[in-house]
Amino acid sequence: MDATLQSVSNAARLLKAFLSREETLGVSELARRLGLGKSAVHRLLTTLAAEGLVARDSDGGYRLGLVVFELGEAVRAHMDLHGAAGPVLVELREQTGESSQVGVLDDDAVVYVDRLESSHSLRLMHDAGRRVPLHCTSSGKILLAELGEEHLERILARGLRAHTPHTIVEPGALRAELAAVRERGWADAVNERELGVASLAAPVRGPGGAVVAAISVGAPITRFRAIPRQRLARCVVEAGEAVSRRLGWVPEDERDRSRGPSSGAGSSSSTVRTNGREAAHV
Amino acid sequence: MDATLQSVSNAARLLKAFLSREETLGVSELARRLGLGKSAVHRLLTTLAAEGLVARDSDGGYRLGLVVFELGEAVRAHMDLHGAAGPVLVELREQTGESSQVGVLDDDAVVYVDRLESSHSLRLMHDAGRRVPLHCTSSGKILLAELGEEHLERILARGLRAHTPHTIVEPGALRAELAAVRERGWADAVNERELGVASLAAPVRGPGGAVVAAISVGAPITRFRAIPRQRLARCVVEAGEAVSRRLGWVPEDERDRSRGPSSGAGSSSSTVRTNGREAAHV
DNA sequence: AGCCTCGGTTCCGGTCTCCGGAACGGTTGG
DNA sequence: CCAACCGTTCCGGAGACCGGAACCGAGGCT
Repeated sequence: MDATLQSVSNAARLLKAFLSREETLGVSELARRLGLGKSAVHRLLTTLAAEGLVARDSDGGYRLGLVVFELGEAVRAHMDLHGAAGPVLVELREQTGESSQVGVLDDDAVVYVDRLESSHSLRLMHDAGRRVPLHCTSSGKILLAELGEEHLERILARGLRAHTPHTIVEPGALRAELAAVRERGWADAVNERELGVASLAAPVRGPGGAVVAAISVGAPITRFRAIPRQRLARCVVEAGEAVSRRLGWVPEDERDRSRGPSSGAGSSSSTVRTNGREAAHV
Repeated sequence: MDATLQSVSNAARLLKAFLSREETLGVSELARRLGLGKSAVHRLLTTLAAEGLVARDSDGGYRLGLVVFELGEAVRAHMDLHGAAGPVLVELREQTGESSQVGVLDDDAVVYVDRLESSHSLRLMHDAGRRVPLHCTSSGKILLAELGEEHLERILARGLRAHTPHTIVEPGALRAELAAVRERGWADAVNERELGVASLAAPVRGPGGAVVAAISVGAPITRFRAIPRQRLARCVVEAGEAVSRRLGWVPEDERDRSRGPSSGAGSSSSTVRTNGREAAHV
């Protein structure tokens, strides 16, 4: 059942060690983190290097190789969501002046598939591809709110880590919060993942009406408080609906006649390509 | 010496099978392409799926997982080149109206790390992360021209595949072409990789003065011919110098006094982060 | 200078992993 | 209704793969 290849699993964990965004890692450091012998790590690295998945750095360390970049771009190429969200994110940042992003559910986290940095941002960093928890982010709450009971149960069973004193850690409290989120159609999170940052998110729906992603705006609390909550919520919700429409979703208003050609560059497929392990729920 | 882990190598080749840009692949199909048994492929897939590197599609096939996307973004985050080239690519496309891209050398190919589609383009496709041959593209010629003799020899030894009747396949002819490229500071390729498309490229230099990438403009031949060759070459060469400067390169004109702070957002590191297996040549 | 530490690389033996082949349901299409 | 193809599971034997230890080179501290 869990027939899993040990060395392949080790290789995958090795690659994921670079998700810490460290530029290079050495053999001993990796051996320590993976709990493997140096020789095993060395073999893994030489094998992966031969395939181009890692590359040696000039200083003797190892880094991710360009093939990994290629593979990442191959994933992006199949994400309808990415194409649909781009222009909407630009608009959303213009309206709010803050960072905006789109995230999908993957396993027990939300992964930002696209992101635009705030105009206030000191330095523009390519921050897409980040993975953040579900229970303490606005995007995560949106995705959790539409999850099936059994899946939610699984998440709760793993425990809710308290990232700050304001993180919701009580399963009951989280359920109540999710019910409220479902009710009002948007979610927020203030000080829950990191002190000083806040965000507000709304759902993105695929053609079938299922929630396939969340779109959100995040900012330092001081600037976040400066925007009237209702106005911000309307902006984000409308942005979510805009992305949904570009994905081929039709709102409940036109459920009668044959549909005219819809607006944007939406795909004609009936299932949304979100490419998530868990995003394909019905 | 070549101590390589078989199953890890198989896993890597499996992942790279998705570089064909097919959305999903099945067990049998992969087994056929990799020359492995179905059970072995199945085991590889379940292992990779457990790590999030692949995900099951709703129709039973497998696709790349979001972790791959995350890893790709982690690579991009460390590419100074990406940040430095962005604005220059925008400008270059404005000047020429055609697709422009930046590529680096990896093994025996050039990988486009960033790309802007022509404004004429019918559909905007995310085409970054593509890998193209060296000997029949303008970018490839730029990178080949600065290569050490022994590395060039290795490339030639693998043989030059004729993608079209116009592809340069004679080692001698290629050497002459590369000498001409070095001489005039830019390269072009017309009908050499694919009939009907042409491109022109110029070098991008790191702080040390070594060529670390190539910047190029490509277009259908009819539109390509409409632009005066000298004007196009100047545009591309100047774009290459602009990127180089943003990377911290200082042209030969100020080699005397202590340098004032340079223009853009260039890194202060003395070695360029191109993240290529072969790009770190001295 | 000399020693000591820490990094990457290599070698080796024993265990358990991992591959191929074959059989098993489910589904599609003829 | 059978045939073909898919994904999945099971099994046995060959050999791959892990850990430990030794080797080497580079800094750094006394």
